[in-house]
Amino acid sequence: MPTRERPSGGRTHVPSAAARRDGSDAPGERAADRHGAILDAALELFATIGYRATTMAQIGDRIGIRGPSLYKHVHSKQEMLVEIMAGMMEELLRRQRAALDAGGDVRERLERITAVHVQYHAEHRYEAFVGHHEIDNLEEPERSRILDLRREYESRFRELVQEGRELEVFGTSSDRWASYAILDMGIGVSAWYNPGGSVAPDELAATYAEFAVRMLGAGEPTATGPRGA
Amino acid sequence: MPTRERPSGGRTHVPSAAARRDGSDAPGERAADRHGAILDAALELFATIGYRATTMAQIGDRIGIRGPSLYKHVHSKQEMLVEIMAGMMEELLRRQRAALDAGGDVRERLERITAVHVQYHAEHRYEAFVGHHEIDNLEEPERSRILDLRREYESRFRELVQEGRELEVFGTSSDRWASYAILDMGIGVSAWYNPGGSVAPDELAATYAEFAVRMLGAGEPTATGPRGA
DNA sequence: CGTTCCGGCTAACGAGTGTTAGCCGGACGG
DNA sequence: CCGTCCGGCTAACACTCGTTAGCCGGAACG
Repeated sequence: MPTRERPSGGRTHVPSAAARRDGSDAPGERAADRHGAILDAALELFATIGYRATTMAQIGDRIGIRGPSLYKHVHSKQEMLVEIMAGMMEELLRRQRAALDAGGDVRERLERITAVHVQYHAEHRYEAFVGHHEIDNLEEPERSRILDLRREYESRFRELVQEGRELEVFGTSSDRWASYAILDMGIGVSAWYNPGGSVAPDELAATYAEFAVRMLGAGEPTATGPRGA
Repeated sequence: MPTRERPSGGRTHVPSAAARRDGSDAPGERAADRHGAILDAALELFATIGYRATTMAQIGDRIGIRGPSLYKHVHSKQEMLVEIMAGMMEELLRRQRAALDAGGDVRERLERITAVHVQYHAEHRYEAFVGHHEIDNLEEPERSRILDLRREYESRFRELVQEGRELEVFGTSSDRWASYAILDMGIGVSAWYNPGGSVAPDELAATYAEFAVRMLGAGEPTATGPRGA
């Protein structure tokens, strides 16, 4: 049913906003955290209708103030995008690094970074969607910086696939294509995943991790018999 | 090297424009085909910088005329998008139908529609990229129509996966996820494929078709022995 | 040779939008 | 009770863009 289009429901938040949660929420929303609320609203709009299509007035509407009033809390629309995208890529890299640091054989590590990849794209589909679709709307110093982070993130997949192929754990014809295929199927999740549904992100992640290893020709849990087809 | 971002080089054309090629090209470009040339220019710009970011003046520049002059050949910017997206989805469905009509067992048919899917996304990556990223910029009667076509296209994958699972040719936990994974890894191709490289689209398509069947747990050419690994 | 019309061009309109300027009420510290 | 400053608001500026209006040269055709 959720045909591949822009994300359309649910709730997520930007890392920087989610970090500081004190407790007060109902009584008029103290004073702090306005910045975080604005980023949340912007994120949701950027994800559902796109950065260029989103107007400052719309962002303001979401938190009950007028467009120009936003400038009391943020410097510009562009800055919001930067904050969202940088936060997203940094969080993604952090999780990937943790998954790799946990050790294990090639196959385990690949399963783990694939699962992390997919789970993030399901749980934080707004950030993920924006992170992948709005890169060209970043102005130039930041655009290249984010692109570098992305390249780093992607290269971890390729290196791992390559390592597995050299060890003959994986039997694939091209490291690059295989790693792109794994990355892209995970990215796709952020476009159709429905948080209201009955599917838990970690369940989806486990399934996709199995897709990945099967795709690489390492279907069975035991790595003892490589005999690559 | 081609990090997942907007497509950035090469040449393709919209179906409607590619159809009528007479022969004359160098000598001043007769009179006809102006419409097709405009659509080509628009397509390239929509794909590389996005529909909203593209201005009529830029499209005009590509063919050496001013923005307002475009209106002697097209009705509106929106109409160009509609023409591009409708042409793309119809062509994709046409190819998919042909692949299915060619018959064969479930596994063969799945390999074939996957290969068609991937090959189109490599050969016509501009149309494909626009087709997947600019849906929300379509105005309403058309948006739903295109979305219906897409749902139809996607459901063919899911039905085939389901058929294979029921026949126990495929061993997958979820038809839906598996078909989405296959679709998404193909869609991703349109974002990074480089036509200037040494990789032929059909070669890529064959590799991805194998990824798909492996992912579904039907790794070997012979359907007799399922034994994974 | 005249007319018609195709396909350019410039000027201009009108709507939309990010951002700035400047005002003002009210909470809070002294 | 007074001043300060936070955080709203409206008005307005400065663009950008899609699109329309109207002009005009020149090719094609009778």
